[in-house]
Amino acid sequence: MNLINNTLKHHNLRITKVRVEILSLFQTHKKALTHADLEAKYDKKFDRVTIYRTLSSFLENGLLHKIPDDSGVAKYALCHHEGTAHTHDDHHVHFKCKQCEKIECLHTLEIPKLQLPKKYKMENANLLIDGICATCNE
Amino acid sequence: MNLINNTLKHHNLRITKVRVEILSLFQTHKKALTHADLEAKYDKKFDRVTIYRTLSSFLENGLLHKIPDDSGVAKYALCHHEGTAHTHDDHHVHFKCKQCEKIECLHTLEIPKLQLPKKYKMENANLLIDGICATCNE
DNA sequence: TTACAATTGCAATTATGTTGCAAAAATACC
DNA sequence: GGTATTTTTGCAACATAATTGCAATTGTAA
Repeated sequence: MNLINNTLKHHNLRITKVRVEILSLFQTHKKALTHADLEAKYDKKFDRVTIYRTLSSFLENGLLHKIPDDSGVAKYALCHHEGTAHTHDDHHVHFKCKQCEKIECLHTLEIPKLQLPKKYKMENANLLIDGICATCNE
Repeated sequence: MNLINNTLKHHNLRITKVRVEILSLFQTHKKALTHADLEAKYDKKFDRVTIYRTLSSFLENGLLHKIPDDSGVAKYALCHHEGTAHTHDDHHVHFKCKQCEKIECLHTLEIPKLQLPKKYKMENANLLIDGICATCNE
């Protein structure tokens, strides 16, 4: 049993062609992807709706996370702490390059602890940083 | 000359009915609003497209800022530093309540400085915190 | 290998946001 | 004030993103 299939199983997902292909793509590609990216790649091969549903199932079962972003288009990236469904908390730092437009997760960075105002209870934190990425800053 | 009109003028915006009403609403309401919120409120009174354009003009001229959020729907909130068009930088902390779904700006909090990996250049930072807000946490 | 449950593809629908253009409104100028 | 100029509005059409229902297919447990 290979790694991809194993990962799917461990996240309570049945092993199907779309899922294997899309998960593999995320694992090699590393950067955040949109539904449109996937549709462009798998046009003819899989239905648009199937791709939407694949993304949703990955989201629900903790394989992917959604990156907040003001563009209006949902972007997804692999979760790197291997939690099972919904159990992981999302203390993510994401970086969006203004030049190449790519979004990536900065796993090495931690969001510093913050003192919230009274009675506020924090569950998740998402930090989105804009600027120029290392590749574009050569 | 009242305050609303003054604010519009200072941001190079002509004084029109939609703008006065929408700006007033933001000023009293305090929380972030979506286009759908405004459309629900001003249905029949103003055209959908006019509302979109009002939001855009406020955004361009520095009256509102867009809050990144994984819902896929654009949310807007008042800018509180009275910069003119585009001059303000968005180092915001936003809080999204999981219960009442409202988003607000936490003006008292600063985004802590972060050391980015080599060659990365930061321009803006947006921190979105999820959890339970003070009102819902009674 | 069969039986059941989950997933897929297709068509249709909804939600969100944009564009072009003529009519109306706001401001500038006298 | 009145009039010229510019901006804004409303409407219709379009574009894009995402969801739903349902029958056919596929995956998996027994």
